Amino acid sequence: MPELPEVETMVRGIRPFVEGREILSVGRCRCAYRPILIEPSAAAITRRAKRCTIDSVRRIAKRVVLELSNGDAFAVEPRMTGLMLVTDPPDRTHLRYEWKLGPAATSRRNSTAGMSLYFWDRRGLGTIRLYRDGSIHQELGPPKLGLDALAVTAADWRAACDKTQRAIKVAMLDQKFIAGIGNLYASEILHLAGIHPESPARDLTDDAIAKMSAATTRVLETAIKYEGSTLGDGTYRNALNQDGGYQNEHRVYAREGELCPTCNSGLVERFVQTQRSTFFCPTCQRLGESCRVD
DNA sequence: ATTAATGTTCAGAA
DNA sequence: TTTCTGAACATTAA
Repeated sequence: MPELPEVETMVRGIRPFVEGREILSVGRCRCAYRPILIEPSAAAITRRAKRCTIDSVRRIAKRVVLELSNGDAFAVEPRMTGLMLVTDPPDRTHLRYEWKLGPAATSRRNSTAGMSLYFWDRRGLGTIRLYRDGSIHQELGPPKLGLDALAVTAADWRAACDKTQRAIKVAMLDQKFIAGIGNLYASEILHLAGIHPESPARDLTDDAIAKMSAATTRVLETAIKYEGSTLGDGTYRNALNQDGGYQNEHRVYAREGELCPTCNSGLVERFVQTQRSTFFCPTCQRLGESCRVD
């Protein structure tokens, strides 16, 4: 399920293929299922995007952004099962959207031939939006979205935590709190930082926050290096439809009952917080230990 | 053959 | 105001 590392992997994967190419046409695909949410209308998007060049590909939180030469920008939100692919998709029935691109202007990969960029989404919860004329920066920036998890300092974490008394794991999933962390990486980060997921955010000590800040950077950057997590039942894959490798490095996520790799004594436990699975080690992550008492 | 579980975001309720 | 719940969806495991 695409969180920050998976989306970053998508961005890095498609970038060398699509940057600098002209958009010949765009549109939804013939698909066996209900169309995904596309705004504004598919026709309006086609009208504006056709014959633009894709100037750059970047990531905003959990969205893949294609910046166009006319100032507009596509924002693709994969949600649960969406993939951005530069190879043939796994099937046509879940193929939702296609960008047909012309030959590359420079001596990049596949420079002489045209190609397609695809959005493939099994469950169909993903969205595609076209933001006009630079408006993406207002729509997908503070205060509508928190600071990016790879750009925050310990001081930013402190400021965010001081604003809420929610459990830290719950707050981390709020994209207005810090942007980019999802259910899987929240458990991994808190385990590496030695913080109990139910610790009230506001009560965390400065020391705990420093650890959490460092753990966030380490977990997310390592996950990017491994090209994200492909779970057993998940469908996440990179731009070439290949599996990621970080699932083999998970310390607690989906490892209920296994021996904790940090302390080698606790057994990983699972419980539910606001309807989502949380995994943690009761020995390394003790409630109260990372909290201020006063 | 149903049913639960999966995780992201948003609208709406508490 | 802040926090939480249910719905959207397809697929698989139980």
